[in-house]
Amino acid sequence: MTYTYDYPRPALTVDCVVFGYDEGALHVLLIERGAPPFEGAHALPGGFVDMEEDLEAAARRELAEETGVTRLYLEQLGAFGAPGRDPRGRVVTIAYVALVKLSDHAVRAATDARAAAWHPVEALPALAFDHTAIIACARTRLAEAVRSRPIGFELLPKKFTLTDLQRLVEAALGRPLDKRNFRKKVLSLDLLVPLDEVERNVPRRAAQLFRFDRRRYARLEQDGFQFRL
Amino acid sequence: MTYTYDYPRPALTVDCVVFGYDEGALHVLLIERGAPPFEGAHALPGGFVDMEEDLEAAARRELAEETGVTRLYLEQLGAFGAPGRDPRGRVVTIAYVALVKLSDHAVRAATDARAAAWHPVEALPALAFDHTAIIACARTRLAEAVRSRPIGFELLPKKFTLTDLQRLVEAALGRPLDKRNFRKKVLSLDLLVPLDEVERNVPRRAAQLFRFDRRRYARLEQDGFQFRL
DNA sequence: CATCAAAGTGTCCGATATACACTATGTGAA
DNA sequence: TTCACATAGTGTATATCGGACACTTTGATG
Repeated sequence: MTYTYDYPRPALTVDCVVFGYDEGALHVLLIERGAPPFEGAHALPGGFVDMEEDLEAAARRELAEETGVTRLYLEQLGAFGAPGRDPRGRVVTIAYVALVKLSDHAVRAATDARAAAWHPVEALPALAFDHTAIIACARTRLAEAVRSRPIGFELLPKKFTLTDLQRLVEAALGRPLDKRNFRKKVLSLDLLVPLDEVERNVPRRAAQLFRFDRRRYARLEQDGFQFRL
Repeated sequence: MTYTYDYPRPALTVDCVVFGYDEGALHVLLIERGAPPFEGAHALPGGFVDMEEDLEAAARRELAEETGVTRLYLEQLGAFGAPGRDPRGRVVTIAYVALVKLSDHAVRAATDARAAAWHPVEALPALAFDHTAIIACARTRLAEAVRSRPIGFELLPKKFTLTDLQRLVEAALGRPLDKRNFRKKVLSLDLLVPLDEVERNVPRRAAQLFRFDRRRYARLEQDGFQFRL
């Protein structure tokens, strides 16, 4: 079965830059390509958009197929469509960015991909297509996103400590923050609820646990409230 | 002649949200569609991307063809691709945003468009497709862009007054600014050069003329300098 | 009970943002 | 010539925010 059009059409793909955070280090989820072009090379997970499928849905589907990673917050980064970026011909890709807790997302290779694995963001291998440039673009976006949207809160476990949150923000920004200033700011947002509970099984003073107040955030957001860490 | 593929492909278009500024009012450049779907309705200028054509180049080409507007700074807004946004079938569009000085850009209708005209941004007609949503998105982007990039300086005439610049920024932000504070900030950037010249033929005290120091900005930008109005 | 490792906490200072009102000047009309 | 008008041009005081900075507390472990 083939599909015929009166005018030529570029192919349309989606690619996902999934940043995985764990223990203070930032990683990117990459696959090893199992088919030409760039067979064997590392690349961002992604693939062709189906007809009748929303762009973000396509990104989610490809990500699940190729890496097993699901249930994450995706944000559109933009379209990359320079002629020549794909040796197969004209291919325009819509890139998405996400940040997830690495340890929550066991990866497994699947369709079209030999392997899916996390790579430290500071030591990435050579990549297929223009994926290196897309990742560079995504890092800039991530730094902005993590300061102005509750991505961090959302992706931590339900109960977390302020240090957990700070580590995560630091990893996303790529620089350390002052503990006292961070706590001041984050608590002043009034979006965290202290629980009657502390960490367990830690060989040191146990830290207070908090949860994120989703409802309150939803209400504030409606009123045009903007936060900034 | 037809084009055949093994898998179906969405059509790919570009659309331009061109904000035109003049005398304190912000306008958007719209065309009247000359062909179905939405024949006769207002819409953003745009159209199909050619093979071998960069996305931004396609945006420029369509804009020139449909409205006669050329030579402007375009910035990618993002991809809009919900299934159903176009009654002809699956069409994904990449939207671009620009801000120009309205009076510098005489518009004329052409290809596929019955008419091209500026519409005040506060009183837009009903639009074809999802163009109303795209414009809403573009306004948010514009407000951000005008404060963090020298769009304003760039698009004013070579010689301009501080009041000209303030009017423009106010129009883009959609709110008035304090004159003294604005001047303080803008002059402290050290990017404007006062000329030995004042306005002419004005029925009031003539204002000092300035020019934008492009070179200095280029140098600062390279050092990672960021400004904010 | 000594050690360790991280939790938790407050102040000061400098920079930045905002609010705010009058005088100066050039044109054009009376 | 002078008066009215319209806009240019200017500075200060205050509140707010961000960033620098170091010690004490607590709980677990050996």
